[in-house]
Amino acid sequence: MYWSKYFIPTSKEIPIGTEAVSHQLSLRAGLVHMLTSGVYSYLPLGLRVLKRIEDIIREEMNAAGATELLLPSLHPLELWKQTGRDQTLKEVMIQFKDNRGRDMCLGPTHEEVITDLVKGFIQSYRQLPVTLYQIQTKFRDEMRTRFGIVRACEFIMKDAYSFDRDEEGLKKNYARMYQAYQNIFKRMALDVIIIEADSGAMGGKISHEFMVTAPIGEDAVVVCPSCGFSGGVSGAQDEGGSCPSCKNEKLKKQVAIELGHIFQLGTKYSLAQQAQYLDENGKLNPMIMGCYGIGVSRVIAAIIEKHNDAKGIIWPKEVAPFDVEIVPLGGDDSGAMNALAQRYYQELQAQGLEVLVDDREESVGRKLNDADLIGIPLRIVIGKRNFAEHKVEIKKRNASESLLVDIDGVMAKIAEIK
RNA sequence: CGGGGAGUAGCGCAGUUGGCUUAGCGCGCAACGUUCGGGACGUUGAGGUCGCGGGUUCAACCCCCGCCUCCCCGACCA
Repeated sequence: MYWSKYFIPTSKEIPIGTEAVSHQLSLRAGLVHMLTSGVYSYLPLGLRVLKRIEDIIREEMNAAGATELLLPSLHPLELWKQTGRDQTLKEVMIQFKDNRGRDMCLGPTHEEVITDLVKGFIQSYRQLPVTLYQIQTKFRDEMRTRFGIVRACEFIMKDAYSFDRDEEGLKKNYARMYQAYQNIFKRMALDVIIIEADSGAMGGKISHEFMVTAPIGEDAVVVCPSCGFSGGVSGAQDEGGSCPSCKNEKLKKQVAIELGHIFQLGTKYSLAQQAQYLDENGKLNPMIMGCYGIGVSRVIAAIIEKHNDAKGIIWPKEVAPFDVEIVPLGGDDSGAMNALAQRYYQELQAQGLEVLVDDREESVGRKLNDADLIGIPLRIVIGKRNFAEHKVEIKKRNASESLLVDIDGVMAKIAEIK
C-alpha cells in the first residue's frame, strides 16, 4: 500500500478532551474518528488492526470447536420480553418503534436471539453440544461513555454461546473457552489477569473476567508484587491483605480493564425460552448454556495502552496494521531511491507481508515522526547518505538502535529479525 | 442520572469589564521561492452563521434567559 493513495490522517496535536494515552494515540495515528459521543468510525489503519484481532479470535475460536455465524442487530422487543430483560436492560437498550409500529431494539447482547435460533433446530441430545459465535456490532445506550472506544455506545464484540446436555458438558466447553481466551490474549501481547466475577445481568453462577491492568481501567484487581498472584478485590484479598499464595508481600490494588468475560449460564435462558432437547429416555430437558464475550474494539485500546512510548504506538506484530513500512526519504537521487522502495515493496509482498510505503513528498521529519506515531513494527529507511554507500537502514519500532544493511541484504535481514 | 469543565476556521487556542475586529494566533491546507536525515524557512493566499434560539441595547462573539453538544469524576453496568 502506498501512503499517498491511502487514508491515514495523522495529527501532532493532542485532541481536546482526551486524557487516556490510548485515546489520544488512536485519534492521532488516524485509527478512529468520533462521530458523536460513544460512536466511532474505524479508519483504514484502525480497521486493519481490528481485522487482525478478529482473525486471531476466529482462529482460536475455530480451534476450540466453535462455529461462526452472524445474528441480526435489529430485534423485536417481543423476544426480550420472554426473559424479562426488556426491563432489566432497559437503560442500556436502544429501543424504538419502526414504521409499522412494532417495538424494536438494537441488540446490546444476543442470548435471547441465539437461544431462539437454536431451539428451533435442535431437538435431540444427538445434536448436542454446539457452540456458536459471532463478531458483531453491539449497541448500548451508555449514560457515560469513556476513553474513546473503551466504552462506546456502538462497539464490536465477539460473543459465543454453548449449548450442552448437562453441567458436565458445560464445564468442558467452559474450560475449552477459558483456554482459548488465554491463547487469544497471549497472541495479542496482553498479560491478562483472570478473576472470578459476578454474573450481573447475564445470570448463571460461575463466571470469569479477563482483565488487563491499565490506567483506563474501570475495575480494580489486586496483584502480589512478589509472586504475581492476582485476583478480584473482595474481602481478605483487598489491598494490604497478605498474599494468599506466597505470604511474602501485601497485595497491591491496580485498576484494570475488562476485555473478556465468560459465564456458565445454566438454564436461565433455556427455561425462559423453552430451549429443550429430548434425551435418550425420551425425556425433555432444558439445554445447559454458557456464553463467552470479548470486547474486540476495546482490545485495540488495551493494546495501545500497553504498547506505546512518547513518540507513538508500538504495535505487537500479530496485530499491527502493516508488517513493514518503507520510508524513502528523497534527495538528489530520489528516483533511484523510490525505485528501490518499490522493489522492496514487491519482494516483501511476495513473502506474504503487509507493506506500507510512505511515498509522500513530505519532509524527512514528518515522515519519520509519522512512522513512529503509527508504530509499524519494522521500518526500512532509504536515505541518501546510506544509499550512496549502497546501504539502507532497518529499524524495529521497539528497538532504540537501527541496523545498517547492504541494499541487497535487506530481504535476508528482514526474514531473520521479523 | 448527580457533580465539575468546555463549545470561536479541518485541528489546537487567544480575545473583547458591549463599539477602533473588516473576529485574531499556531498547526494544517494552496501557490511560489529557498531548503533537504528528524515535525525547515520566507512570501502570498483560501478557509468562520464566534454551538442553537430568544431577550436587553443605538450597537452582542462579549450581558440575561432557555436549549443542545462534548469531556472529566461519580453512580450503573459487559
